[in-house]
Amino acid sequence: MRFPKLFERFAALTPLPPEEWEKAEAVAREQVLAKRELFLRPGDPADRFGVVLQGVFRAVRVSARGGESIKAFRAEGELIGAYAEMLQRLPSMTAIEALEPSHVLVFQTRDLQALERGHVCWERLARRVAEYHFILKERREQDFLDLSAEERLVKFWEEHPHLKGRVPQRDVAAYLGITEVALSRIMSRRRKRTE
Amino acid sequence: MRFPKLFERFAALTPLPPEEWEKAEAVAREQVLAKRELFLRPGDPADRFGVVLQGVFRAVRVSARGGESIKAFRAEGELIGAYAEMLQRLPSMTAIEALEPSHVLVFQTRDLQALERGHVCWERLARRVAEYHFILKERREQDFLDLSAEERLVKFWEEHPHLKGRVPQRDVAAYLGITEVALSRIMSRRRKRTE
DNA sequence: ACCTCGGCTTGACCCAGGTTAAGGCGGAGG
DNA sequence: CCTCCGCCTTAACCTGGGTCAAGCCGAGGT
Repeated sequence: MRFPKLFERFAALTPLPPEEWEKAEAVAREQVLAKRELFLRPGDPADRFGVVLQGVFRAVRVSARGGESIKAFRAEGELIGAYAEMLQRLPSMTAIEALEPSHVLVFQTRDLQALERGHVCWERLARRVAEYHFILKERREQDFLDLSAEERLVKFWEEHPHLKGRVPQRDVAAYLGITEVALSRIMSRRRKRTE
Repeated sequence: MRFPKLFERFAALTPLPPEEWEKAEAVAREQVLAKRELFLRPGDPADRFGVVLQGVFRAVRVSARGGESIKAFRAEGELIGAYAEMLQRLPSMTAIEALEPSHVLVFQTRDLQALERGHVCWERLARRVAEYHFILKERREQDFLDLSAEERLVKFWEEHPHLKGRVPQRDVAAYLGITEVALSRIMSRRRKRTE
């Protein structure tokens, strides 16, 4: 077993026999990415995903009229991929970009589907993963409905302290749904208020 | 089989043996709700969910400082319940309220878990359901990131034409993340623009 | 040491939406 | 028939964030 930590992480979600995990490791390959390199680009088929071994990624959606918005940041131990598009068998509408020199353990969807046929644990794990990501999205929905931009900012740093210093401000703004200008103003406002 | 239409609906997501469906029907019970009646109230254990047979519901979250926001509307054939809380085994933070005289087919989570132990189809169905709801939430996230309130409104009616005349304006506003005053203004603005 | 460039800040101006408060309007009940 | 109530609209005023444009600052490259 090359990645016991990852095994632990997933086995915490649902019982996962070590020998099944080894089969998954066997079909995975490692990929190294430079800063700014794309793990996935818009238009690519969404037939692969990865687990971040080292580094930070941003999932960017380029909207029709060119606005960039950020769906998520993903750091060590987290999954990257165009999940929604994969489920719908659509080409990716998302770019997934390394914000640091990173490496990733890459799986082909096809290979995982083969494993699913061999053992139910994969079905269960896929369910848990879907449920987990649902909960994340629902929290985010709640944030947009109830919270001001400033409150979203505070909450963001409370929930993602490990991203401090690793993601540029403008990307945080694009994640919060505001411009970098507005974010800068919010920050200076708070600075004044507390000094 | 009492509810062949529902069976069709779920069987479309994943192969579902009719005899398994009959087992589910056997543990379900029907519930009738008056207009304004709550299927679930905040603080209730999230140990049950339902399928709407007739009527429309709104899932309301009352935030810390008393603001009501609406997570979703649910009409015939759709699921109601505090899904996120159920997954996390938390008490419901959501109220689910009938907007019309409605009836619902109610399941206890516990009973469904028992069925899961009997046949993998339920695991698979649960996965599909989780994935489907994930996609819904991700679309909504995208809407908040890319679209103005007015664009969200237009998209809302495109995607939910069957709710026309069945949900009060103020609730649509609370779903879009704006006040009913703002919604009214947006509508009169468009009226002027196109006349 | 200098220049450049990317990323952050600041200012001026505008507009969408929030807030508060005052109507309007239609349906249910006296 | 009138009244009351729920729901929607309108108006006046305020504020947060968008947009555009001009700096600023620090890290690399030459």
